[in-house]
Amino acid sequence: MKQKPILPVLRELAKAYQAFESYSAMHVRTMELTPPQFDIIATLGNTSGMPLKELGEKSLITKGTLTGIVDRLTIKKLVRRVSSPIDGRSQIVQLTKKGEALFARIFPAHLAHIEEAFVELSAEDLSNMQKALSQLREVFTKAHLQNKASI
Amino acid sequence: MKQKPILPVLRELAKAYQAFESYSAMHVRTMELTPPQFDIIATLGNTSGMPLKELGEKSLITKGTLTGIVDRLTIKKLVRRVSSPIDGRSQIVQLTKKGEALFARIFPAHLAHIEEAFVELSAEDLSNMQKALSQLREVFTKAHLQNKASI
DNA sequence: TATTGTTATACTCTATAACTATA
DNA sequence: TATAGTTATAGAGTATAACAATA
Repeated sequence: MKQKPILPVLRELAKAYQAFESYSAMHVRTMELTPPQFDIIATLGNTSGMPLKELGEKSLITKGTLTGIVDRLTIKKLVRRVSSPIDGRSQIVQLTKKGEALFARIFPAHLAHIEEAFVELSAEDLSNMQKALSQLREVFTKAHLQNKASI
Repeated sequence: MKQKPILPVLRELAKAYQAFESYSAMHVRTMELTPPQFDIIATLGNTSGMPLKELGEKSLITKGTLTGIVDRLTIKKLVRRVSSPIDGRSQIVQLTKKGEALFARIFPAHLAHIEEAFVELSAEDLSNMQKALSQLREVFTKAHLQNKASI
């Protein structure tokens, strides 16, 4: 029972993502940011900041690692830490003025850079892609949760 | 002119890939391999070996990094280096007996582990996904090449 | 006791560039 | 001169676990 061509789908997923990553990373590095650092800036953009815990959940980065990334962004004066007024254990991370300015400058540029690549696709193409991808994600998410639950 | 919903597609791509990666990495780590190490084993599996150069092209890992990864796999006695008989500069990397045994043991298990996640998808779903993904990859690959060419 | 975040450790990967030995 | 691979360097991310402060 090995009719379903799953492997080609996985290969395509990996290749599509790597192509995106490499295209995106090239542009991100011109901003003197690493991809994880760019993720954090993008997550914090247009918000008033959020606890490190929440930032970790949104970016899928574990707390120990995140402390290091936030440290490096703090050194660059792009984010700051503020103690939470409600919870003494919690640190809220937010963009500084400089971080906001960077976000405002690079995020549209980053998007425009990526949009360039999409000019030839129709709205329908995009909608099909979105459907296929969300279906794919669901498959893994469900399976992952099941595995975790069965430990 | 910002009608096309590109951002959702990108988000879905990233999430789908991360879900896959995290699902896959969980299983890979039970084999005492890192994801890049698993990639190399999987690339070498069912071949008689290949030059480091070719291995780097297939796995998208640059030569300096690859030397380190192959070193670690050599220490684990999973791969070996053999000087090329044709080109004195070239080192051919191939699986050892132990590496072949590992590949034979883990690769089907890894696939089975992933296939579990796909039981509910039809062949048509898979075919649609594959099309959408290859289209997506092409978009980035083309754009990337254009950018490189324009440097 | 549980949770938030930091610190510490040790390792892997990464980019980059200089270097060697062959071609 | 160009290419294959190694070595060197420095940094960045990762997993993991112990820890402090607070809830």
